[in-house]
Amino acid sequence: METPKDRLDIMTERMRALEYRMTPQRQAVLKVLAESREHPTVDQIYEQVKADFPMTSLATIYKTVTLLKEIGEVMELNFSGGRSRYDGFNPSPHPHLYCIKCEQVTDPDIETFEGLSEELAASTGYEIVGQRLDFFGVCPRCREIARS
Amino acid sequence: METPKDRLDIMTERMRALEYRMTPQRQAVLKVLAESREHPTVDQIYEQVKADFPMTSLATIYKTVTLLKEIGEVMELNFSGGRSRYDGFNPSPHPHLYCIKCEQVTDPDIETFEGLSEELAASTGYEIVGQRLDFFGVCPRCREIARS
DNA sequence: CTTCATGCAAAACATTTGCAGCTGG
DNA sequence: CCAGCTGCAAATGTTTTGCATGAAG
Repeated sequence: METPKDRLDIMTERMRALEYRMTPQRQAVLKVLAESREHPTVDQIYEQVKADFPMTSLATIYKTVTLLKEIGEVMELNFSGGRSRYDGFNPSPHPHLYCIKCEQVTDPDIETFEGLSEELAASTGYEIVGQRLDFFGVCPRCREIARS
Repeated sequence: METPKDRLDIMTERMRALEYRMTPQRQAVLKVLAESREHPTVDQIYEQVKADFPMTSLATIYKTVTLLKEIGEVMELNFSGGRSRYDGFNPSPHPHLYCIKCEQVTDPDIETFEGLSEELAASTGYEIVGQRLDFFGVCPRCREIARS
């Protein structure tokens, strides 16, 4: 299992390899994203980063998160409510369990995709009221356009 | 298979049963939502509604869509990009296929959830770059709070 | 040094809300 | 009638952007 430190090293190395500058602000953001399992909002990242490095602006958090998203080191999760959540610990697609009351996002421990709602309800104590399976890709028309 | 007309009737009847008033604006919104398979944005609904009933404001579209969402006759889909998409034809959870280029949302024709990316790529011509399976529910802590 | 990142404030969006006036039942 | 809608405009909340200054490499 990858540790938070592994993730931080990977992300840092990736930034270096792509020749992005490593500033204290970026280090602080990477650290929060690599260590957090809470799928934080930008605001939550901001609060944590300020603890380490108070002279940081919200705009910088946004810019850094957007950059990391573009290079695939952070995954953005859009739930209802307007604010995006970010996962830097495991930026590859995987199931999420979202609480519609407290908006907590957790990673359920499951492998298969069938009859899962009941299984999840039993193993986590959640009352499951919905689920979501989406695929993201490039449609044939857009692939054609990109080719030309 | 349910037809768009069935859906419109069901939605209309549901509104009546819950004693919501049926205004021309609401009728126009229901019609667009019942007939559209394109998972339209609020703006797209607005444009179509204006064709039928020009004296309609965007705020009314929002209010109607929110109402329908609350009574479960429309499902909201949050993808990245800020604007929500709405499905009034099939408001129950089901897989979606989202194009990250043109933002088109379609309903893939699949039943099982395994090894689907390849199957989908083959059947639709999409280049699949991600997928999403989320569950929505109420966590144990919130269920406890709600109980008291 | 030179280029790129930061911080600030303003702008850009999507969505919600308050309220006076209109209208469906 | 009159409770509940509508439309307008203003407010809200999130994310983005322009630009002068500052720091990384």
